[in-house]
Amino acid sequence: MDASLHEWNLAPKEAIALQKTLAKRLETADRIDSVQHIAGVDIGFEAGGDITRAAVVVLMWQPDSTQHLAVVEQVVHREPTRMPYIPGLLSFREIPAALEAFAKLTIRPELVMVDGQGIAHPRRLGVAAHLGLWLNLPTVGIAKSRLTGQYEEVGNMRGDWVPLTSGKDVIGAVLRSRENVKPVFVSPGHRLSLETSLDWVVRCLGRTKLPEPTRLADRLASRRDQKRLI
DNA sequence: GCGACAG
DNA sequence: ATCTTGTCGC
Repeated sequence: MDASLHEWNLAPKEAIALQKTLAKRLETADRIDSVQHIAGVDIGFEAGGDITRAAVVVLMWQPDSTQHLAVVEQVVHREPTRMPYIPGLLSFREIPAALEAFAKLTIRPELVMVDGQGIAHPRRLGVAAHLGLWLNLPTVGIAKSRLTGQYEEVGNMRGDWVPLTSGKDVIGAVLRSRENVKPVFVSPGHRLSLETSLDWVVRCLGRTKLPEPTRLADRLASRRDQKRLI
């Protein structure tokens, strides 16, 4: 995509119209290269929300090792916050900073995991889907809570999941990533099917609720991590 | 008009 | 998201 054709500081009305247009460009089928590196993305805030902090962690996927994932690069980018949080328009607030962080990366991952929704969004363009279009990379969204969609109760065994639906459409999955813990909401972003999305999320699960790429990015983006470094 | 509402 | 200590439970 061409950055010059895209505005980030749009009024809600324009942003919503743009989402509807961009959603049509999403690829639903798998189009993913052999996975060597997986990136995790998350955004945090400082100074009462005035500063946006984008974190990207890249892990190497090593199927033959006991430790399937190993961190090989991590980047943090800070900048003044440009937009308030508006449900449904999260990507306009978070993606600009995320792109800056990606620009600092030396490795180009084959798969990207984002903290937030993929197509499980009112207009099918959650932050993971929107970022996927920008990066032209396969993306999957892992959210800690629901934005839209209906679902039945999910089993309590790790790996259990139920479809997240919107009318007749399946827009994601509610996945029990850890026993006795609230499930996560997995939805494909760009260039990924739901099945493949779930496969990778489950494969990247450690002992915690969030898959490693997102968990580590979360930690890096958090205010707490910043204190940790001092 | 009344709720719901990723981070 | 963030402000924040201890505390209940697997």
